[in-house]
Amino acid sequence: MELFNTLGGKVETLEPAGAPELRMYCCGPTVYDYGHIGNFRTFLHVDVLRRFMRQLGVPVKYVMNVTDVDDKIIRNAAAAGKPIAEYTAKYEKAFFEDSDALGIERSEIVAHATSCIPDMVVMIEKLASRDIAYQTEDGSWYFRIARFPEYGKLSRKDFEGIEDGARVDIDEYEKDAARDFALWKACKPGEQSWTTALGCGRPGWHIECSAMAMKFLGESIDLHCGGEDLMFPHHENEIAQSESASGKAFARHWMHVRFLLVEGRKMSKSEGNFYTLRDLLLKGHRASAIRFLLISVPYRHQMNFTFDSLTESTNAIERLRTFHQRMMKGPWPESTASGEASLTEAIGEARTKYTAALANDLNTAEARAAIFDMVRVVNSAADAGTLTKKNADEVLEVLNLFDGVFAVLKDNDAEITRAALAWAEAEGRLDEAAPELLTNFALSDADIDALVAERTQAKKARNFARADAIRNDLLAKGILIEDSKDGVRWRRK
RNA sequence: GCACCGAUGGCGAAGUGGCUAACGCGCUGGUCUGCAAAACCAGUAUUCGUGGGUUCAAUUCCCACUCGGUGCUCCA
Repeated sequence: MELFNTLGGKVETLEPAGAPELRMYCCGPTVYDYGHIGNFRTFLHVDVLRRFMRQLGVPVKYVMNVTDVDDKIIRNAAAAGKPIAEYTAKYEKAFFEDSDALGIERSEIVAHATSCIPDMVVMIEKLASRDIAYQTEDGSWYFRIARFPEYGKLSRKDFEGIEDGARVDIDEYEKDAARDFALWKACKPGEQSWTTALGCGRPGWHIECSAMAMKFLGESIDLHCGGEDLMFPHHENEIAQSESASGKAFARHWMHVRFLLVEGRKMSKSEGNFYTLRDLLLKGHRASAIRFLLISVPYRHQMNFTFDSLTESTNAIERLRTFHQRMMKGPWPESTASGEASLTEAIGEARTKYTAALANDLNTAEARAAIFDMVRVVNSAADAGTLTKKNADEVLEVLNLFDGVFAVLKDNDAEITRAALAWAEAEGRLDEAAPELLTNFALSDADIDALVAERTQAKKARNFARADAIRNDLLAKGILIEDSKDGVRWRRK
């Protein structure tokens, strides 16, 4: 597996060192609100990487943190009049529901900042004992960047032109140098705090990742991931703290996922193009299509999220699922006079291309293309009657491989959308749901089955007017009927 | 303002110093169907933001410009 390493700026082999499993850490969510699709693009690509590593036979131990105390949480919880634990519990639950909906596998360990405070304190004390951390008059602790000469090695920034004290935050006037960052924030009245050897206060943001990564994975880890924005200062600060404390390299490999645009513009609330997963589900988009779209553009490219491309993804997945069903259903002849060997070759080629593409810095676009090449060739052979049982089995193997990473073939979409509707109802936000979605889901599966059966009867009686009326009526409600030689099937659009 | 990244067909998007510029969606025509849908077949960029340069050869390398993005401050 070759993966671009931000540290050093080139593609390098990703592999475990000093342990049988790949030890990876990802900066997880700050649970102060619902996650937006940009957040999930990062976690989705990390999921793709993890799934693929396992496919290559590399066991993975993945730790993701949940930041459950920080400035925004304190502010929002106060505004909501709730204790922070109650406030964050709601959004953490939502985050994992959304992750599940998007097919993101849970990490082996979920580390909460508030349950690892003693580990952070120990680390800060260690830094303080060597005067790398210092306390200011208000009781806060800061990291002395002057003591870490390699500062900036990840983001390759030139700090020469940045003068100390040039942009001093009003809160931070006591720092020795402008770039020194907070390890521990002194307690303030009304804010959640912990009384520790460092005094009363709460952890700074950067220290939590260092402490938790090292606690669960050891002082040197194989891979550290996050969104591109975290590169500086967050990851730079993590390196400074961790390496100063341990004297060892912190993470060997750093992966950063680029931001996405929405309709060609930066996603922001003021642009009106800011979307959470739930917003999209309520608009009638499918979870699987969102997953597929967000991972179809390789992680190092800026991707443009558009509603047209979401429709594209929906249709593309439908084609893959139809194909998958077709392969499983058969029946396929045991053998044919010719063609079997060349199909075997084409299928094998798809498999090789798929694996090579992902192994090449996670080129999901090329991996996807290899699968569609196979779909076309195999569908064509199936129509011509030259696809054998052996070929179909080979195809299913490749599809399983593909789906082990892409995870879009199993259709849980209706269930997920139903859950989103239930959530919207509970939150009093059902008015945000698309009207078509409501009419669609107002019909139960049994209702639809009954109408479909009635249409089949009408067709038998050659009453096409009635049959078409039922079909059109269902179509208007977002339900599509398809006739085939083996009967009728329907699906929600 | 300074630094960095990107610009490929109707849309999304891969890729390469030189064979016919992947793949998906869409669209058009055909096969199938009572009609559709699904599936398949065929067609759909002499061309890779603009202008220059290097080279036998550039979409691919270099420079400038335009536009978009990111960092410099909390942010996936």
